[in-house]
Amino acid sequence: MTLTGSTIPRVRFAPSPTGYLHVGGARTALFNWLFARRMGGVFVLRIEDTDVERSSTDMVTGILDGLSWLGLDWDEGPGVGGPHAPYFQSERLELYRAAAAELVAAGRAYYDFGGPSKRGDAAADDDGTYERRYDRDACLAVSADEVARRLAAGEPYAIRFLVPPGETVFADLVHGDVRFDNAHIEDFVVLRSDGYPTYHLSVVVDDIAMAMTHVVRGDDHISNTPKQVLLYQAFGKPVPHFAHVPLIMGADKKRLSKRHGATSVMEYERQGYVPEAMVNFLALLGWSPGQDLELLTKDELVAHFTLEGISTGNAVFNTEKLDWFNHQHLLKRSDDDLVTLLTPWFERAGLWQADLAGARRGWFVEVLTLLRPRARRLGEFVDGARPFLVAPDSYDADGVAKHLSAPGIGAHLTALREAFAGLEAFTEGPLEQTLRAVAEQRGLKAGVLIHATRLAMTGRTVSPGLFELLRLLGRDEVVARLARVIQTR
RNA sequence: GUCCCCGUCGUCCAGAGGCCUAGGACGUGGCCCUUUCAAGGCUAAAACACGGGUUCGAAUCCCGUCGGGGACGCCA
Repeated sequence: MTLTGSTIPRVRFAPSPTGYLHVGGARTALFNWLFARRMGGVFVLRIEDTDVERSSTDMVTGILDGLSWLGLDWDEGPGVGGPHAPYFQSERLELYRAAAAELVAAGRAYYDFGGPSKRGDAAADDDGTYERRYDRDACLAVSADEVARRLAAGEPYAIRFLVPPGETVFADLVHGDVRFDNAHIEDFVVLRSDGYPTYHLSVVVDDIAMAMTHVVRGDDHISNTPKQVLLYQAFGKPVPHFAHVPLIMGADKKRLSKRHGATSVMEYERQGYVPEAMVNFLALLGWSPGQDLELLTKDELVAHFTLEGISTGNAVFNTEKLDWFNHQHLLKRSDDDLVTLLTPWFERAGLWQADLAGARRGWFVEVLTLLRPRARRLGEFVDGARPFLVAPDSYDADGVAKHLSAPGIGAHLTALREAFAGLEAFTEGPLEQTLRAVAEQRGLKAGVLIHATRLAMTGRTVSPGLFELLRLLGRDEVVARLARVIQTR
């Protein structure tokens, strides 16, 4: 017995290309993807570009790039095609027009010649009465002949769905039963006067045509859902399962927006986050594997994912935690991966040298290894590696005051320089023994020389362990940097 | 304003009537390690919004209040 088409879960991510892929959309896409992968289902990507005014192909590209960066591959959709192509709604307009006509023919929708009214034309009154922007009675009073005449005359019209009386209920996989009194639902437009469908119509027509079994989307769509359920019923089609996931909020619990910092996922790439960290973090924002599991690979997320594990309340985006995830996942990257990942970062900083991937590769990897426990984002590797690649061009003022200003420090460092110059094995052990011996001979605490030397080597007061640093710098460079500081004392 | 959703540590989650003196993670404080900064180890503070029920027993069920969010477009 093999699975038939109808038993294979089919889900979709259906972004509108009116902006870049933001973290909220990315998480919705992720949940859909995880569900499809977990269930052996199909993940469809569909572009909802029926708002010609605001949609752009650049945005489509941006969204595709974002998904690709996160590693969320789609089984059907732009670039890969599929049995239900095309996957751009702007190329499926005839379908929606036919569907709208079907509704009218069935008496489930009617023509509205009233002309467009935009949001705000008629807001709700303070006393709670809601003034409709359209006149259902007037529209319905127009006779069939009259409608035909006006259509023939080329009068612009919109088509509105005739909301029946009663109650609309749907079982949400994360919220349970959600019910709406149809009296609170107005006769929404399904086909605009420009011939384009509205969201409600196109989404339902396509979800039916593309055989979606589950609709996983943001909470903000809950109040849209009864309208769509009504449409499924009017078309005589089965209603898919819905799962409305809570929204992601900023630190002030307000909806995430520009003023909370980065909202585009690609912006996180620019800030030095790796995709697997972003995926791990996003997955745990509003979902739980049901155990105290935190650090998960994409495969592990797939293995644990269930729609039932999605939480009901909104979640606040916490950058500190994202940083921690990034640090953890950076630790898990192989040396090869890390070098590949970092190469463009060093290039941009003007610090890249070809032999870092060749003759000095082993050395470079050692530098990166010292930096790993200290780096949360990729850029920190560049900053941390700088002193290993170029001599300091300035010295931290506070550090100089603290570690290079004591009388006699020049002589102390000269003694150290000479000892280092004569060292046979320029490795951690001998390096440390030598420094401590010099300190003792001169009646100094080792820390005095250590701090002064760190400053001489890096220009900074913080760095990885001094002796590893010295070893990797090499005798010539160490002696030269020491000499340069001594000159100024 | 109307409708809908939600309400456990600062934040993200666990908890599906007794296992809870409420657990984990991030963050924060302290201690240890230590040449600085990290990392690591140990440790501490930190929450069931409030009020009524139901029940032998409620963080878990019901109602209300308050609070937060979302939707009310010829946007998606």
